[in-house]
Amino acid sequence: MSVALHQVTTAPAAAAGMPVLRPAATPAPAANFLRTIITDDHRTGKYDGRVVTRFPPEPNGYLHFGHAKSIILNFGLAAENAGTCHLRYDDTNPLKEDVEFEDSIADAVRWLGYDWGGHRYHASDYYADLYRFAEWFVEQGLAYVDSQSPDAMRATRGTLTQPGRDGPYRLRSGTENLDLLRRMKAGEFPDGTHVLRLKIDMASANMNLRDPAIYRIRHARHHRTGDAWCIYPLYDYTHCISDALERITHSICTLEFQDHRPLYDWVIGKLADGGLLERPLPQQYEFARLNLTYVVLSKRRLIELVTGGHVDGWDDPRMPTLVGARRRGFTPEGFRLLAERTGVSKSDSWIDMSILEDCMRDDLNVSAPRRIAVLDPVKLVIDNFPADVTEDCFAPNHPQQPDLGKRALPLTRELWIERDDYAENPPKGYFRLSPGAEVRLRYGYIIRCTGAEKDAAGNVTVVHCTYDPETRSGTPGADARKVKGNIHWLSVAHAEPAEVRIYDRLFRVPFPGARNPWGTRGDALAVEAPVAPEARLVVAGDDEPVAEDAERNYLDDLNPESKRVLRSWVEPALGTAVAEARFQFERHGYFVADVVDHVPGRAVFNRAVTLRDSWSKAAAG
RNA sequence: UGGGGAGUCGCCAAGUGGUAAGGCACCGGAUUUUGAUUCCGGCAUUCGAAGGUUCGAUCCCUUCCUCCCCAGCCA
Repeated sequence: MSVALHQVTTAPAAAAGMPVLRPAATPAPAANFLRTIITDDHRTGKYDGRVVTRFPPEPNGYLHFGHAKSIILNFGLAAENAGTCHLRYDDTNPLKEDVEFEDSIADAVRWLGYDWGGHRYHASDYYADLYRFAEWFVEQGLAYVDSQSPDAMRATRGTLTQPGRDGPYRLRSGTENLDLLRRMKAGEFPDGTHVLRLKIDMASANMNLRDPAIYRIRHARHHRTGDAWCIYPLYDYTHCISDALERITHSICTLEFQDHRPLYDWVIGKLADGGLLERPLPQQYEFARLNLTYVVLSKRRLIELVTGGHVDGWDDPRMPTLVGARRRGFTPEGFRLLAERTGVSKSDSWIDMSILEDCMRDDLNVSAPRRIAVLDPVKLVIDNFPADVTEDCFAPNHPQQPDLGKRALPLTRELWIERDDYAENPPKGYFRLSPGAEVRLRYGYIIRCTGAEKDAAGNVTVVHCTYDPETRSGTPGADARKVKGNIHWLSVAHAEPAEVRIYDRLFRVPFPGARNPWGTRGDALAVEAPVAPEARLVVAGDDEPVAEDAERNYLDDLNPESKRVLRSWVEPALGTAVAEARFQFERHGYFVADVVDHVPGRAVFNRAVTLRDSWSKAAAG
């Protein structure tokens, strides 16, 4: 009698190398301010019903969990409105960018389940237009070449409370400006000698309007345009024009750009007035970025974790990068669940890591086939079970989805069970194995523990028991006797060895590096208060240098037990699992066959997340 | 002390003049051969504070408090 072990793999899923059972329940879209805006725009006909968004990363690093929110927002909003979302690389700084990053960004977007449908662009695609418009601004008397040093510019810019002053070059003639700009472009000047500035208002209360620089000289090779240019446009000037050229309708970015919106509108407004850009113009909207406890998301620190050897690379399963998440066994659907659960608003908020973990559990619970693995093994001998008999027990691939079938689990006299499923002196409420106690071998018989052998050091080496032949699972009347305990097992003769990597949170505190890393309350495992004042430092923008003197060293908050490697036993069916296949190891959690190291003959699984565990929680409390 | 934002249950988050949605967490209880899942029930007389307008205010007005962002030739 044999049962197919891999009934779980469906055809389309097999193509993706991943057993997919059934899509996780996606919650109904909840109201949020962006959906409201789009609904209003549809009503007023502002964009003729079009919805065009864009995800605009700078190709200067790996995408992290925070980017997932932005990707899901932009692509999701477009999808639910039958619109399109462009993938646009904001590559205006040749010093920091590279194609290697472009590829990994595209992979991450695709992995999350989105398709830009041919709309893959680069800000550098618009260099010619951008420059043409720059000359136009000069001709209009709306831009000038400033030849002050950066320090001098800073001095005339004023402060948050004091207005800036007009610099000495602000009144340069139009012809001189045009001549200078052309010579900047022609490469006649070294880096830093001149800059093209918009002429707006040096006294504006909004710093962004104090004649922002829009072109700087950079004699650097660009990863796409090579040496064609030696002047490069800056973000504020480039982004809004790129949006307009692509006919973006809703340009969604994070909160710190709120102050830039007047500039965004100014630039494309002038251009549209001059007939160089088509209306209706795109509109910028800002949302609160994702802040997650127990991780760091700033690029500087992520780089430090990798280069400092604190993790095994950008795709280390503990890293909050999307490549890390994938290798960890997290799922795109889980991220989508997180986005929908936490919503989008304009208020700064902290999402506890447990929310993300719950989302992954919720998705994996429906999508992951069940399997048996004995992670920390100790031998169990059924003394009254014949040594020469192998009996098949049948385990469902998914208890809630019986149509997924069952597989055979060979039962023999000698088994592996979990070390912590036996206790010589069981704590109160323990209903596993202990001398004299009865327990069911999952999918098999009820056994009674008769004792255990120990080595000289007092460690249990073999647990002994007897089984009751009348209690075989699935036979009539076998379930008459109820036992509370239920443990999983593997036949010593049939189990296959596997390396199992147990991953936990990278940091042991909610706010790594904060003076009060636990938040405002000492007991705040669930982060009672929004933010400890010191923890705000963590929020600082992606590349924002944080105030070193105000923070503790976040590296001191690294969790020393974030990775443990176990030599375990897994059921035969797992030996042939394909890389990246995700499973629930019953009573343990969700695991994924490691995409890098898992090969035939050498099984390697990573733990994505544990099962919820009200027992150890209660026992600990 | 200038400008721009935000403050609704432990964490998120709707609602915006008609008497506080929802999710997560949590607490009960049921089912369960995963201490899982699932199910059922409970969970804000109150919306940062104080005044005011109104028959009626989370929503309008005033004042105040707290927090976030802004002084790159980064994005």
